[in-house]
Amino acid sequence: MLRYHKQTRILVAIDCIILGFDGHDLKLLLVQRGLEYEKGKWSLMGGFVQKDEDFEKGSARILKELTGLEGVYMEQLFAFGDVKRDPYERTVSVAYFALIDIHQYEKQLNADYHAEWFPINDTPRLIFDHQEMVDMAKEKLRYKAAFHPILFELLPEKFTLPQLQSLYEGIFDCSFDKRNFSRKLQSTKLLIRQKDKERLSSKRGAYYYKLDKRRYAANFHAFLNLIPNPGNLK
Amino acid sequence: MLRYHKQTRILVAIDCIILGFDGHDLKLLLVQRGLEYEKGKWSLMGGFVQKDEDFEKGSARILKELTGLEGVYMEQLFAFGDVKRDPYERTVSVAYFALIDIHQYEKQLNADYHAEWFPINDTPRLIFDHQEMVDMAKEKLRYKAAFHPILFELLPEKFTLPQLQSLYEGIFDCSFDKRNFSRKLQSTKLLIRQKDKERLSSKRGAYYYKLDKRRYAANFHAFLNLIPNPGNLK
DNA sequence: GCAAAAGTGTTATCACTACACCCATGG
DNA sequence: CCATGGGTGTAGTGATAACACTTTTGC
Repeated sequence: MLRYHKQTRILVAIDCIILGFDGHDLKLLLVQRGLEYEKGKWSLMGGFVQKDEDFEKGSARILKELTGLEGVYMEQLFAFGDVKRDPYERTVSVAYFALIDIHQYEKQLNADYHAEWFPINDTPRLIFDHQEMVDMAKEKLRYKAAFHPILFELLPEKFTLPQLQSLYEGIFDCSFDKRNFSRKLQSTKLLIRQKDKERLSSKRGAYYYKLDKRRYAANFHAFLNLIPNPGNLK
Repeated sequence: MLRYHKQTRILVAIDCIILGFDGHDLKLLLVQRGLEYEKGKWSLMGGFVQKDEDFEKGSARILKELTGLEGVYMEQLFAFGDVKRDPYERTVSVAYFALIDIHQYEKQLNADYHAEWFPINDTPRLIFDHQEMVDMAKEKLRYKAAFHPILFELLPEKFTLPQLQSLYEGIFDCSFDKRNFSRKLQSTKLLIRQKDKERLSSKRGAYYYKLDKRRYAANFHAFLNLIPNPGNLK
């Protein structure tokens, strides 16, 4: 069914920037490439867009193939179209980023891929333009996280305020005043304090919180000033 | 040079959402389609990505073909990949939006295309998913304009504060207090008041302003709270 | 009892909003 | 001289940021 004549048809790939948070650092999930070219080198998890598959289906398939996870937060990042970005054959790539609860992942790893988590600021050399994709994802995540409560996607169901704060501090690479941070996050009304405490990382213990899922859904696109001095972003 | 075997190659198009401001309304430039299918129907200006062309080159080529303009602000909006979005043959489309000074355009229209400006909120029925693209562009423009001084791209070199304000009011579809607006915009230090005035739309005349290009370049990505109550955005 | 992390209140500053009057000019 | 749109200042309010001490408990 080639209806537009004399036009170039091009391979279309999807690459996934899969991010997780281990309680200390933001991590990136990479695989050792299995495709014929550049075999063994580190790359983002990716794949070609199939004949009957749109981008959402494709990105979900690719994520599931590697992690077994479904229903995860994913967002289109950018379409990369440089002519030589894949030196073997021209391929345009639509990059998606996914935010996952890293602990969920560990349970259902697909052993067919050699995959590994790397601290996002200390990754091995990546193939093609994948480093550019990662850099753009970091920037976009920062930008969004400054105004929207998106980082909860990286946390387990129950989490503590100190955990939440170190997540924000890791992403914005600076430290916040814990009183102001606590007040600001509580004022969103998105958090529900639990009765129990997390007692591994301190003697006194820190209260667990859960998301108020109703409010979270309603406020996902709302503007919340979540970090101090957002004017210093770029 | 087909190196990845058994993979589907797909047509890749670029569609341009070309926006201008005529002093009153935000306008969208549409063309009557010349391609074999859906001939005569209104659509965004678009074209296929060529063999040796990346997205930036392609979008610039398409914009220039229609308007004769170069060096215009363009930004990737989103990649659309629905399987059936083009019913004739599967085509993924990378949408770009361009902000142009509408008066420049009028001088160098390409008569080969039947092109016309429409108020962005009152467009004819568009082919394929082009309306979805337009809606997304409107939303993104609003979002960006609330924090970044992007709307100057739509204005001529010299403009007045009342003109600037009606641009913002058009885009955000509400009216602002002119004292607060003026103060806020002046506080960005991006404006340089000229000696002369625009005297067509009022007897007293309104001062012309120019952009301080140095500062503008430096602040293009900076955060400026340009509109009241940005929390009401989504 | 002490070290280590959690939790909590107050104050000063700044940014934002709401609001009303005078100015310049062409007719 | 008056109608039209342009330009400017102030005061009240709310949000933000800076800051230090007390609590808990495992060792």
